Amino acid sequence: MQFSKSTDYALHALIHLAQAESHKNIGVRELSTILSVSESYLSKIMAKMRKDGIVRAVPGVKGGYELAKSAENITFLEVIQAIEGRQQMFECSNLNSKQHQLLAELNRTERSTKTKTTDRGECLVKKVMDGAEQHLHQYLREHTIQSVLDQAIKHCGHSTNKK
Amino acid sequence: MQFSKSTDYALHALIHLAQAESHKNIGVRELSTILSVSESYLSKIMAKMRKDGIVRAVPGVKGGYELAKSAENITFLEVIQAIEGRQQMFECSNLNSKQHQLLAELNRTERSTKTKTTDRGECLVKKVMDGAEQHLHQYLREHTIQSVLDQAIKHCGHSTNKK
DNA sequence: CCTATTACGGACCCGCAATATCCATAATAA
DNA sequence: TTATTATGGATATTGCGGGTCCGTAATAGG
Ligand code: SF4
Ligand code: SF4
Repeated sequence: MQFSKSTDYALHALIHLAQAESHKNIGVRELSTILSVSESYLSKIMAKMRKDGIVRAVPGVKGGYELAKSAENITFLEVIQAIEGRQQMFECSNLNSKQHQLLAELNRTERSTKTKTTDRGECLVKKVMDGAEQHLHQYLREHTIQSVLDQAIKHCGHSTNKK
Repeated sequence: MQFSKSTDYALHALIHLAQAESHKNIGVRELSTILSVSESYLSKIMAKMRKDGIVRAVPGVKGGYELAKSAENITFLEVIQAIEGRQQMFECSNLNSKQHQLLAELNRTERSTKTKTTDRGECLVKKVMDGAEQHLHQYLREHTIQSVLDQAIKHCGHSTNKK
């Protein structure tokens, strides 16, 4: 139950991209040195984000990466999902155990005639866990790269600014 | 970013213990058959929960497991933590990168004279992720084994009850 | 006391995914 | 044309989740 280091790198890379001037590509070289991580590895991470439309890449000399959209439109959730994938936190692993038969059955009785859409026979345990995931996602959706940048700037508020 | 299967098993085992009669020990044998999982493996899982005071075990003939406290006092959170451990979801992995120096520094400036307690120099990124974890924990704290049992009973409401 | 039953804990194995590196190729600016 | 840069595939390495086995201890019942 932990986020991978790749997610860590991804977030940091995005922050660095965000506080750079727009339309100025930043190479993996520069990113890797400032993050203390190898270029090769970081490439794979950036590739994932590119496929999910978070960053844009241009090859060739003077090429590099830039944000594919404004920083306030990049949520923590989509970054995490781009890196970690989109599988659910809780996957039922004993769908054919006696336990599941019982729990799923009595959950099906009440809505037997009403909802027949996507009735996969899930029990209350899964409901709770899925709820947890939804809450987490909601929180992560509300926080963007820009939001941490704002708070950082507000905190220092006077110097140490690039542009 | 997924819960382990062990957590799945643990929750199901607890539910089975909860709906059994009190002071009636249930052996790993019975639990393993109903959950479709090997005895050896389930033993390890039960052992973890025993160490965290969730279940109580008695060896010997007619021994087995029972809940160490009432079902409404067993939250999802403590079960998960008993199995998965208590490490944080987001562990800073580049505390000595240039990036960290910058972000942590300007976060320290404002409260430089005020708070000197446990100032580990954490940045906003970590703040957000820790916040996410807290939200998740809060949600999981509000759901107990009893709560899913209640809903299950309410749903069927007539038959299929053991005692 | 003896025995069957049960939990306990350590040692062990396996497979896979996270981590990380290297290289060959394509694309692009100058 | 050349130097630079991203891209993608192939390939180690490592740790950990998942799973089994077995010897030991404790207990109830005879
Ligand atoms: S639906 Fe419920 S009982 Fe069935 S496998 Fe999932 S958590 Fe377990
Ligand atoms: S404190 Fe912030 S900048 Fe430092 S390693 Fe953690 S997330 Fe990264």
